[in-house]
Amino acid sequence: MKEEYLRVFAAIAAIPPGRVASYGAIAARAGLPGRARLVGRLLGEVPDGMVLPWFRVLRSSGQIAMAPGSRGYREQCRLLKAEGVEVKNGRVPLSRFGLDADIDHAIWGMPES
DNA sequence: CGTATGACGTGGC
DNA sequence: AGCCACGCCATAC
Repeated sequence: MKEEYLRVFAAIAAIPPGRVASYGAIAARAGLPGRARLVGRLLGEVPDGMVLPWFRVLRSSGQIAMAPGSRGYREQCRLLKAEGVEVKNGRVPLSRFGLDADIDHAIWGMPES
């Protein structure tokens, strides 16, 4: 497993309950700006035994990335709602639940030292 | 070695 | 809101 991938998993694991983050934000936090696609790909092949709050990762628009109606989609909605995140038509209002730059700083720590 | 395909993002219209 | 073009890059064929 490449060290870069572990940083992606770590960034995902750091999303606090009741909040969500975009693929792009996760990639950036892992030191891989512009590589949101990699994050999406990795979520499709999480190592066995590794538990991650994958459901807290959304598109930059707040939309759930999985195909509407699919199993994962419904599961994601359920898990998010279960921890108090508002999901309407597969979309979450990032203005209230998303980690923006400032909050990232507070929760994830100093950007680059 | 090209081409296509994504749990993506941004900017333009 | 939508659509499109690009940029991105690991994998699969």
